[in-house]
Amino acid sequence: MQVLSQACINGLRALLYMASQNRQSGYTGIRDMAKDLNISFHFLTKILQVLTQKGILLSYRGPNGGVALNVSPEKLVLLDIVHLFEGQDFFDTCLLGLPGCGEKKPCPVHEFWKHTKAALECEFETTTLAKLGEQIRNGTTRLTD
Amino acid sequence: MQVLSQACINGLRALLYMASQNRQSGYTGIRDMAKDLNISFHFLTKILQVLTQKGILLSYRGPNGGVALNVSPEKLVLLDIVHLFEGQDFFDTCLLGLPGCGEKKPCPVHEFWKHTKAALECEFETTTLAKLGEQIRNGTTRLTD
DNA sequence: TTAAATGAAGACAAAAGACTCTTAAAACGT
DNA sequence: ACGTTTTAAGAGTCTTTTGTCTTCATTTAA
Repeated sequence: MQVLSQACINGLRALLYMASQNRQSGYTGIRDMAKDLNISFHFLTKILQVLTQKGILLSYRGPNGGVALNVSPEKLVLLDIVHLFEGQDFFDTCLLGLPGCGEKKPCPVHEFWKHTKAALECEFETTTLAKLGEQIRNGTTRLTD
Repeated sequence: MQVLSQACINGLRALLYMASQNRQSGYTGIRDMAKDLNISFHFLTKILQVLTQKGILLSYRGPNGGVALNVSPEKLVLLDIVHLFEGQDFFDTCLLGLPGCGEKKPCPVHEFWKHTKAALECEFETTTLAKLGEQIRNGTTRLTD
């Protein structure tokens, strides 16, 4: 069950990586991050560019360059990132892919899928990167296998 | 948020279509079904062949041929179909795609994702095609837009 | 027996997603 | 000023999924 695209997953992992470091200043090198997260450097670069263009990250070229969070991890929730990579209508889908599915014309599984989506969206909306970053920092959870 | 593959969706819709008809005998023509469900005939044929090979459907060639349920819709649950098209490990995934994710080495979102998956799997496991077919028959829900 | 209707099977094509590579541009240190 | 390090950008490749098309096999009904 793959819910998120690889781009979104890698973007999330990169952001969590940075949030878990909570360095007060300086930039995180993409090369190092790619190595730590086991993501191809070029692929990660492309994904981070999206986040930079959207204003989530600041980037800096040249030696000691890299990317840095431009938004406080306390104010960044999973839903923001998911919306950014998957689109604003990410939670506005029918499990059976029917275009007209809704309260008026529900598909056979509309009712329970509605609740599943709502629960997931709520969780994504209330989970900050700071919180998950803290869990990584103290070793409760991890970003790599 | 596309959770199921198009093949699985179309397979489910076809089975629900047949379950909602609950004809006691005879075969449902694939051509008619494809037209009613707005699926290309050839594509639907290919998908139904999988169900036939797995023993879910019986098929019959020639005039008045088609496919028929080989399993009582009361005994067929959504989980069966999903497992068939998406694999047995459909609910055994990490939201961040980490290979080693589990209770021992949880990813940052493991805990709540675990519960989401469990709820979904339970729902899929307890929902029979007969139940959904009945809803379609009495007009509460529908298979097309 | 023959023609028409139907599913079976597989080759083929198109599209999307995932990933790689090359070149350019910027910034630092010397 | 120069060379090194680093991100930026986009073209290009590979794989998987999705969908189409053609040919064959089977069955019915006239």
